[in-house]
Amino acid sequence: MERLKNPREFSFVYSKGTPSFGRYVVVSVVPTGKDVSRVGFAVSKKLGTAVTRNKVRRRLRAIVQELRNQFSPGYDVVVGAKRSAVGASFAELHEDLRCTLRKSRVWRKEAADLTGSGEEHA
RNA sequence: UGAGUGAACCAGAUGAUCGCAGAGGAGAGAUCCUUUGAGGAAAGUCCGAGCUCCGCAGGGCAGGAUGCUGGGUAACGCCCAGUGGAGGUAACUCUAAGGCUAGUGCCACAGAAAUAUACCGCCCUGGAAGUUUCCAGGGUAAGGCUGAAAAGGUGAGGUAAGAGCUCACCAGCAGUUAGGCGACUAACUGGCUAGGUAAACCCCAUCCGGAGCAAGGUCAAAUAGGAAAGGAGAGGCUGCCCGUCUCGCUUGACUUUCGGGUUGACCGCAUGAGGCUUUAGGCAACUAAGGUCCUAGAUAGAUGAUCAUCCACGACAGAACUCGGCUUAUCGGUUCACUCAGAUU
RNA sequence: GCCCCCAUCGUCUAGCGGCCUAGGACACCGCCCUUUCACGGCGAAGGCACCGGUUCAAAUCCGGUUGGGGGUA
Repeated sequence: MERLKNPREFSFVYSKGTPSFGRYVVVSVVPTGKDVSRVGFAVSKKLGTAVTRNKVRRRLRAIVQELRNQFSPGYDVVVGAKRSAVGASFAELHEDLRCTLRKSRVWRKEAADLTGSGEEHA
């Protein structure tokens, strides 16, 4: 999966994108019209020391790797962690990020129908 | 057995599945295989260096740092061994510990007085009043309610009153001798007194140029019209001044050439004052010689998720140019040496 | 990553080692004034980031932590 790398791309997503709020994460999405979607992670220094920040970011990366097929192409996404994400377990983070992504436009509807289980819980 | 002191070490382990980063290999390619992958503090950025650039940099002033002695080290504010002082029954721990006898400043309140003159007081002589007062001259520093601190302390002699004025003990100073490389220690002798503060200015001794890998260097792309090299002459120097050399920098008539800012990639960048071990020297820190090993290297920044078993039930915490230290955080565990108390033999 | 700076009532700030049990302004609270509110007057409460050291004495001087802020492509 492509990553957002430049600080200018981050500020572009923050200013133009539409945010969706979850319990532990904030997801900002902006359409780009390209062939692939790109994801960036934002973990603030307010969350704690380098160890906790690394842990949160790695868990978010692992979850996005699992949900890679659910992303429709042509979007730039920034996943930001809230301060409550420090105490959350991996399963809680997984569920919250999945629900927050479903509220945004990047979620691929037919893929969700393919798995079938996500719609039932919502 | 209990209580304690010091030093060294470990920092969950094993297996399976899906993923991440570097290196090597195979393949036309997609991709696959092998291997490696955070710490004792990686932290704080408090010191010291390597490395790079600033004109390789001489002298002085200013500024800063260190401060018992000897040694170790590339260097240090670090380490080791000792000295003095403080604490502890002890093992042992702590210690910015040069100089107020170079000079200056300060010592609030209180107190007669805060560094030393005076005042109250005590005593002697003379005079006046006339029975305890005053004045003048002189001798004193024992006493004066305070304060953190009051011209060494205690006791005895001595005196008109007193005083290191004299004596004994203690404290402190200077000198001599002996021991030690030295800090210093011990003994003897002497003169009798020197308040505290240098983490106040300062003096003395030693050391220090500045900036920092976002240092610095190489290449490519597109864009815009300037940029670079040589160069008579002039100017100027990284806190300040002076001197010297060279033309490194700025301006610059003129000549020649294509380069500069931004963005990106690469180098710097993982073999180093390296680790482990043996022998030798040294009380030790450490050093020398031999053998052996290669052990993270990213650039939005690599270690995550799930399951199983075991136990002590997992703390503090994540490399970003690299080392040597210091400081701070830390669930617990192991080993060694030593001290004290109790019991038994 | 690197290099710096700062910390005083709720806020903004003064403060020669001793006059400091830390001063001022705004805010908060109580009382007075007013028919009531505002304005005004009086009063009270509320602080030297933390831990050690030097000194007779520390907000101040010296170390170390903690928490903020800034610069740098």
